[in-house]
Amino acid sequence: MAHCILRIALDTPLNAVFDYRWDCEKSEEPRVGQLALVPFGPREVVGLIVDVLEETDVPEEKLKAALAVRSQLAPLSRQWLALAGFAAEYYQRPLGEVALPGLPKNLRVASTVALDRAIKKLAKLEEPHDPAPANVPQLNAGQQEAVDAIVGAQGFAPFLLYGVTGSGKTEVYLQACAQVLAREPQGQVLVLVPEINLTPQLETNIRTRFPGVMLSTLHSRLSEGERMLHWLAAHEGKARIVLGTRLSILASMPNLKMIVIDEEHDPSYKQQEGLRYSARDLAVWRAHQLQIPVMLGSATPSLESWHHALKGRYRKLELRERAVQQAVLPSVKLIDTSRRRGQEGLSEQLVEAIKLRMERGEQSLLFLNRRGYSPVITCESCGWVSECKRCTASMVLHKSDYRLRCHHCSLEMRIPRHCPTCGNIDLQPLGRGTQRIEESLQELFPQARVLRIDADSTRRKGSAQEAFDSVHRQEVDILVGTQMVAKGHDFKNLTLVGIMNPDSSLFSQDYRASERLFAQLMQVAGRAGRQGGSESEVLVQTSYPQHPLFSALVAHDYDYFANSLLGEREVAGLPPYLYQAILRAEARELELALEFLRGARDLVRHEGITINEPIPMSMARVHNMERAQLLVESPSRPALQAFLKEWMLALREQKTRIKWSLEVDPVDI
DNA sequence: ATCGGTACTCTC
DNA sequence: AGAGTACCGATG
Repeated sequence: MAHCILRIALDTPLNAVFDYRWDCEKSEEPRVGQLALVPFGPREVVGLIVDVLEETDVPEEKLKAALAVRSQLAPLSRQWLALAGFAAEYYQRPLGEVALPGLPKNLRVASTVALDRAIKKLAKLEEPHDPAPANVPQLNAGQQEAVDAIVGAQGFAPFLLYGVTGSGKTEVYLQACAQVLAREPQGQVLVLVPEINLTPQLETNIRTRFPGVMLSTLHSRLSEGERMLHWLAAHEGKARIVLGTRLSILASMPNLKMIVIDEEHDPSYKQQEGLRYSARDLAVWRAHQLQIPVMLGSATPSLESWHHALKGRYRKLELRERAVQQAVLPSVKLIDTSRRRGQEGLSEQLVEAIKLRMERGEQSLLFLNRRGYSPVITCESCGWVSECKRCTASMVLHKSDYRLRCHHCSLEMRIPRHCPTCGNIDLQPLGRGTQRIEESLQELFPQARVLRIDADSTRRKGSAQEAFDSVHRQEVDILVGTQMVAKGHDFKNLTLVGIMNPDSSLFSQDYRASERLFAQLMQVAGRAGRQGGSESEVLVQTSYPQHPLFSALVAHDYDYFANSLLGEREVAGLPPYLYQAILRAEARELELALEFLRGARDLVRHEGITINEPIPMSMARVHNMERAQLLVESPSRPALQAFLKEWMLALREQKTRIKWSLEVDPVDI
């Protein structure tokens, strides 16, 4: 046929595909899964061909011709299209918004210079050879059992690899990969990690253990050139191992044979803007689609995965022994701060413990999930507090640059000399952030080398790596940090972890807060005690030492903690026993947002679906926009999905100037 | 006139 | 979403 119609998905919120003419004489017939450059309104964009047809209902005068088809690139596979299609449907977004943003930027521009260059470069790239057998550690019984189970699995097989820090999960991943790759000469493996920058060790490990295999990494810090090359290597099947963050769950891998998700409980697997997908959930779906094994590893599995394991849907593989020689679990001690507060937030016991480490020439880590100097300043005579003008939040004091800063919008201001309401000169910082702890420690230990690692101290590119390196080189005695220090890095000479103030998460409105807190504390506790010999301890400062979360932490008993949380969730009717979605709306006036949500409530009938009252979000105002939300729940996932589909149709038809969005399986409510 | 904010329309 | 456009008021 001389002419055909290309049906194309574009990256636009419009829930539609667009048809274009194509002259088939001038080239091979385009194929589904290929990319095409098309005119769209006043601009030219690259879209994804989802169908090739003979005719269309679109009137002739509207129809435009596609400009080019990227025929130098093999089409994305049917299976990949099905994955994107599933994600689009499940999260209620147009296909183009799912399928296109994950592609390298240079694939989505009019020029093919970057693509052609990458293709050429990849073709010239020597396939690494000489698979010199690196020295492979002997597995213990638990690890061996896990590797055998995964490698011996037939078809779709989800595993929960459960083992504390130091139990040797990484070695299980590596050896399972090795066997799968050896068995499947063309096979590919996908390894997902929460944040690649914080865990450079895994990349190094893989490179040294698989010298004969091409590894592609995919994460946000790559340059556009690298991203194109790495994506292409995966797409062409040349990269046999792909190591990446959540976005790489959408990498094109034609011969995918196994998926590994390290730290599967980590919140960063959930995208928090745009398409709010869960890379972990999509990974399980992808494994099911391809009938391959998927391994979810964690010391503190998400309650969702834990629940699946209890129900027998996932097979739990537990690593009980510690694989690192002589490694012992650190002893966890609770310091009751309800009676004796200590000075500057540091209890006597903690100060003594740090002193001891200083004498022994060992390192200490203080963990505090709050950056800045103090979260608020206040006037003691009239009660004024430093609130952000644009958000329902306080302005955080950053003493280093002498400014107040809102962590939710970018608003900054100088610290007022006197109280803006009553003129009092005596403004006091209230509460403590990492900067203040750093300052106090320096005063207490004038001779100590104190280093702070948080988002503020590591803003410059590469500075986080530098900071971690200096800790490794023993140039730091006391490390103060936020959750950034909790992940990945093993500090060999670190024998004390102090946890400053975990209490705010104990009684939070968000029912997931305690699950997250436990995981975070386990993880940061794991930074100590990896080394044999020295006695390592974790000191937790809390006003609620009786809280069951801490008993479980002291006993290193996640089983007990997870089971009791699950019990509570079941009684209270919360996930994973219930499925949720949230409709959010924002407007200049809170009432407008609420009104929109009330209207949405009654838009379609909903049997078996509970729609709650619209309420202002816990942080009701950000950047001068008032925000509200509507929680939708159902015990049945299919029922919720069916409702959402119908609801979205109705909502999209409404023409409203209110900005709204839907999130399926929300993580913070 | 003209700049700038903003509401509205359209995208095969 | 992004880009063009149409409309309104303030403005030296």
